[in-house]
Amino acid sequence: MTTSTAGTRRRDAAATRRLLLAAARRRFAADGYTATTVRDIATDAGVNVALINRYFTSKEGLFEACLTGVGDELGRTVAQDMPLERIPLDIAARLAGPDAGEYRIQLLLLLRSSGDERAERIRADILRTFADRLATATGWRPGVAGAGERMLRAQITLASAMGITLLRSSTLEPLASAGQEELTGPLRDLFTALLRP
Amino acid sequence: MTTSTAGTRRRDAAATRRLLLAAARRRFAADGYTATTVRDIATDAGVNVALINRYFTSKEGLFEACLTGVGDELGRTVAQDMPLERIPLDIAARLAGPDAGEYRIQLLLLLRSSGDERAERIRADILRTFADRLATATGWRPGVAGAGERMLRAQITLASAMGITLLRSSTLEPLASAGQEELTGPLRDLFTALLRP
Amino acid sequence: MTTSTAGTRRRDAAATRRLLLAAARRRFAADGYTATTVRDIATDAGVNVALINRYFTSKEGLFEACLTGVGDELGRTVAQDMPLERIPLDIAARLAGPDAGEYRIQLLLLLRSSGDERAERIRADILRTFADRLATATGWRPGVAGAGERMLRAQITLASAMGITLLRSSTLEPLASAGQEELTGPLRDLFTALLRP
Amino acid sequence: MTTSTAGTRRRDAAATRRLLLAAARRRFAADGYTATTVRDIATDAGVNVALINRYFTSKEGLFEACLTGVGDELGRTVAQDMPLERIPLDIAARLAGPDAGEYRIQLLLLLRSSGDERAERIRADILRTFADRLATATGWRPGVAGAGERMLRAQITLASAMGITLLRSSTLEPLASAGQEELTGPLRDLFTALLRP
DNA sequence: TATGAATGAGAATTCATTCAT
DNA sequence: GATGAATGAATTCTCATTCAT
Repeated sequence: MTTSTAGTRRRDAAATRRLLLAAARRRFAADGYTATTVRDIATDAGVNVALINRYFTSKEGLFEACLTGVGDELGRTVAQDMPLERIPLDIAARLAGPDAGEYRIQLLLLLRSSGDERAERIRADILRTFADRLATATGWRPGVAGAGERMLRAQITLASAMGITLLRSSTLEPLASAGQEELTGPLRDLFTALLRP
Repeated sequence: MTTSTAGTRRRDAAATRRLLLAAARRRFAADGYTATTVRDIATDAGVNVALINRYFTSKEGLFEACLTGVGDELGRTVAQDMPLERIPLDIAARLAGPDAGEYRIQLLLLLRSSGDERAERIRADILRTFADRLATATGWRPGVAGAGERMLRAQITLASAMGITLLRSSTLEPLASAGQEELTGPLRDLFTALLRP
Repeated sequence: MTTSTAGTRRRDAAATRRLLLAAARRRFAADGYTATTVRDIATDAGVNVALINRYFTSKEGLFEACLTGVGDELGRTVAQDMPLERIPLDIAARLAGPDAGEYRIQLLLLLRSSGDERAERIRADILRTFADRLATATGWRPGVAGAGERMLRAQITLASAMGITLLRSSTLEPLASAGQEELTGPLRDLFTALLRP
Repeated sequence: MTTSTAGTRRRDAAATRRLLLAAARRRFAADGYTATTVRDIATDAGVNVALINRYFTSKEGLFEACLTGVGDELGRTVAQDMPLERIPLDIAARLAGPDAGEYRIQLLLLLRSSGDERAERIRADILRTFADRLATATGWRPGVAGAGERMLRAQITLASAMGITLLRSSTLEPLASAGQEELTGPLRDLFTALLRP
């Protein structure tokens, strides 16, 4: 109101949307869909609750938007056509590297359920895409010999990464506070054993 | 059979408690703490809602009882002093064998949070005990050389098992419907790579 | 069960009734009708809850029985045809004397309401009878000159006694712990001023 | 008038709070804390139940607010430094004068208990303040000769006023419908006898 | 666009009462 | 006569959502 910037921001629909999405992702990832209240999210975002319904129609709409966002970002960042031997390192970096907080939120979000049909479908799509990428890196193609097991192994890899993320946020020590250096060795063993062609 | 059994069960406090516990475990494991209503549980158990408070004081009390139950059962069934080379097979059997449904519920329950202090402590204790057992099988002793990494690897093993359980219940195919035969190979690779001494 | 007396008592309907009545009077007087639970009463009496319904039909029935009991006892003990000058002393003794606890319960009970028609009528009857006795002691007769004010003064006297009882149980000091000696002077002044013919 | 007033009132938080407080005072005073349901209060106030929790956090919070309100109003209206000889008249006016309804509610509220620690403290404070005022009017000062009895007499005066209020709302006739003229005589006798220096 | 007041559905819990033994 | 298991009706409170400004 006083400064023009504040006044502008205050009425910037896109910015408000962004604030809400960021707060929602954090909350949904940390506490789960049902345990999160729209008031929590609005407070975190410093925004009026009613705007959630205005911009996302409903709590479910907001959750779907969060999932879609995760899909987009993973789609951009998760290495497509990454050489197989770099994958273990890449996963270790995602789980314990400098941006781990952001990735953790994304993976956790993929484990949260709202019960809503549409959201479940989005989530399943993302997981499938994710697994396909990993499988592709190991030489998987639809119909190729051993395609079934290759896909299975890619999914188990994904599952392991998610389980690790989950237990790391359960404060199980020493796993929870292990740094990138400590994690890399075991993870390389793990992913190499699963994904070697 | 119907009449007399029904009549007998009808006033058997211990049986009612058991029914409630079983229903609660299923619901909490499947839907999470907050999304589960005590009415759901009571209906599943075929029992009046008020009995939940009578026998378990509160929804939280019921949840704690579920966790404690899981701790007891895992304490009895998870092989202590199992030879290292049998562990992958044992885990594969638990994840995909004939009793997999029951184990799945137990593992999922360990990933559900109620926000309650006490429940969190119980859960953490169970996870820790579980990891200790695995670590011990790999030769871990407190203070032994490489103890830190051995424990870390045991926890990563546990985390992988949980992640796999989680994605299996997310109907991610082919992982979700993979049978014991298909899982054993990849799991042996995975757990061997993580736990070999 | 072991001794015959215990065995007898345990199955003595009259004794059970008495125990329940005594416990109920204390609870209703102290906490009021609604705030008292039948379980509180049964526990205090050392008796199974279901017996309240068996012997008194309902919680309301029990309350009515308490009131009726108070009516009977006051009917017996509140001096009829007591010389006027003894009344202040008598009231002081009731409020602060050795049996004050019992009288306190009776007066408080007369101030508790259950909302039940019938109970209200009983209560009103007792109050009226009580006031009539006091009025009679001051020379009141129906139709006598100044009958209206005499009755009014008797009722104010009763009201004062009740108010004092009430504030004494609100732990308002020094009133709450004042003994008979300290109370007698002020009470004599009070009741003399109100009741002198 | 109807539309515009209703429209205005409809979104006025302060007015809603006031409506709720007024309804709550009436209900709590008449029926007691436990017997009053928040739904009763909301209905009386013509307001949605959830607003009770919004504005007063809980039923107990609303009760405390009622008590605090009574404390404030009595603090303003109960004559401090009122000449002793005017007090009986003043009390008679409060008990039976034109605003008697409002005073009756305030006094009754001071006799209702919620069991809540904090509310009890508020109530005790108000009673004590009230008694102190009366005592002061009779020349009481802390430590003055006869201070103990003076305070005791002030509290007995207060108790009498409350008892009278209570029996007046119990429809004990003629006390319940006695007007100011009829009450003044007896009350002057009563309070003069208790408070004369 | 943003705000905060208001709403209604639903959740957990308590409680008097009934029933079977 | 006594017990404790079971029931259904309430009660308080929370929460997503809508409305008026």
